[in-house]
Amino acid sequence: MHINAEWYRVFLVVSKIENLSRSAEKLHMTQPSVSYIIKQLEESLGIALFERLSKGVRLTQEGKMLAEYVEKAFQQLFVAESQIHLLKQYKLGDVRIGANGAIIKDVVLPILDEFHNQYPDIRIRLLQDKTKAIIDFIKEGTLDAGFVYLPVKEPELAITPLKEVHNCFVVGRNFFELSKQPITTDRLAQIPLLLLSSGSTTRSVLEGWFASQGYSIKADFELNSLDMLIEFAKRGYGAAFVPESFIQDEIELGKLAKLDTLKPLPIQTLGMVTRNKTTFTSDIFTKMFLNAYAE
Amino acid sequence: MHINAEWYRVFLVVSKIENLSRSAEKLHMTQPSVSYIIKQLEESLGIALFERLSKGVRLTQEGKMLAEYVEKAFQQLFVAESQIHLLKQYKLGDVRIGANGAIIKDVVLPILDEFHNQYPDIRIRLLQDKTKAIIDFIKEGTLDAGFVYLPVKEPELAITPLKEVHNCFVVGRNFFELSKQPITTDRLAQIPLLLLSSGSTTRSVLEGWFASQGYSIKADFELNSLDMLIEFAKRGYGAAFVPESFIQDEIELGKLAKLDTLKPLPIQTLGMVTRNKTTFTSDIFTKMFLNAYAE
DNA sequence: ACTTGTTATAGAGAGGATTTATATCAGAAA
DNA sequence: TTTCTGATATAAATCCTCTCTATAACAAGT
Repeated sequence: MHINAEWYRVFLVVSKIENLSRSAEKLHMTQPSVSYIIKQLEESLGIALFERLSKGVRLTQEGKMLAEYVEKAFQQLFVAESQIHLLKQYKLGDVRIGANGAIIKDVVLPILDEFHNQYPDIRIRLLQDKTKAIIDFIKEGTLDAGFVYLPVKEPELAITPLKEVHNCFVVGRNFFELSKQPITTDRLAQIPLLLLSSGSTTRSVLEGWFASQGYSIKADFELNSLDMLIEFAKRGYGAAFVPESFIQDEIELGKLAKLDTLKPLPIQTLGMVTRNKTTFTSDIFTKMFLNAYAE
Repeated sequence: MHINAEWYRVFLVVSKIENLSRSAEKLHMTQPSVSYIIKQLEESLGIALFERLSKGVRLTQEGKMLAEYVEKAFQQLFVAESQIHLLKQYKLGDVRIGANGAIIKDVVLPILDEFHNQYPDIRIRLLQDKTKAIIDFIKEGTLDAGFVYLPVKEPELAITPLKEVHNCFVVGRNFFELSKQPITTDRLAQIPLLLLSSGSTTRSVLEGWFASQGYSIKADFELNSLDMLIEFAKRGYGAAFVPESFIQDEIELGKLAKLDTLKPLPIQTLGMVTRNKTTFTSDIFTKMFLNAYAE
């Protein structure tokens, strides 16, 4: 006969109480049921687990040994169920997110703060990497959500546009003259350009914009952080291509000036990428983003 | 809905194989059963344990966590069942026995040797103590079997007479004269007596024997081991009351002589005491004794 | 002897687990 | 596209195990 793991639950109670009738009460069953289960367990194991006394039962040596193991086993199950309970109360768990570049500061951090305030027990892990790598991690389940520039064409992933990012060219004081009136693409191509490293989404979008007008550009300065681009622009090395939100302060302080282009610059859309099936914890995280950026 | 521990067994297999159909085969059930069980478990826990993919299922984060605990839990149960299996093959277990005094050497040791040869993996624990203490230990289940002088009046214990122990008085060379012909009780009472400490069964049996004939004896030497009694007798201090089997050698060597009493000396019966319900391992031990001493 | 508290057994019944059959779905292949 | 394959999900009937009620059996204390 096959052992039913549920019998051990009954056995464990009886082993503590050493009285079938009272165990039955505790288990919300009748005494014959308990008697029957213990009997089955004993027969299946081929060994006596209890002595039957006139005033209850008593564990045999072998029963004692078994009880120790069974106790540990159910303790594991108990802990597991407790953990899941915590998880459901958002008192446990982690969210693993990925973002590329400077998007984090502008879009992710504010919501992250809100999330962390609301669910302080949930651990947050943030990975900064290329769009490609982030997408792959999400596909294999290593990351729960990614924040990248669209378009991303992955049919198996859920992609939600969050926010439009307007880019612009900014220059330092020595080029302020150029900001007085709209600039042609031709004139722009003659200025030294400060761009993100090739391979970045922003870079290729800009290259596409020039190419559609018959220009093939090369970067005079090729850097891999927005902060660096802005720093070089301020010092007058040329025009940096950066998100508008990043240089509001510097423009107001008069350290940088924005160049109006005759032909509108490309607008990038920032999106959140998740798997269609997400983990319990990551669900509430992504929901918070969707609420924050819902029109 | 209440969680059935048996579901976890199914969950564990599925968590390893990540394919319901193949898990079903391994579990000797059908795919819908497995699907149903997993669904119930997920509903009971209120959390998704697997993602359903087109080519199987995949553990969620939460499922992974659960699987780790469940794995440990069933490992415990597996070990427990293995142990019991060993026990049943007499490859594991222990027998705890008690005996008082010198009985051990004569009666217990030979069978103990045989037992140990046959079941070398079973641990033997031997306690030497007073009859009273041994009986109490057996009643509370701390000892499996006891070897003591009968009668023992304990209705809840199983008492089996094993062997009759014939006692006799022995004397050293200076008293050899007395061994030529049967001795009267009167004469015996005049010789210095070497007896076991009062409180021992043997001692009280002898006191009873004298008392029934109107004598109240006192020991001239009161020792608590048979070896000592015999040693003192050999040196001529008086007559020692000891089991016949203990002085065969010395009589043949002419160092001791046995006194024939006119009135026959009391014969003590050595018995084995066990609880009516015994442990699995101790059963085969006591059976060996019963076989060895069966008429 | 009677009462009390216990486990064991028998038999009926209920309900959950299992199966069969089928639907559904996602990918891969034609 | 359409079809085919390999997977899970669902529905409904069946089966079987567990559970209950009722009662027996038993030991211990009154």
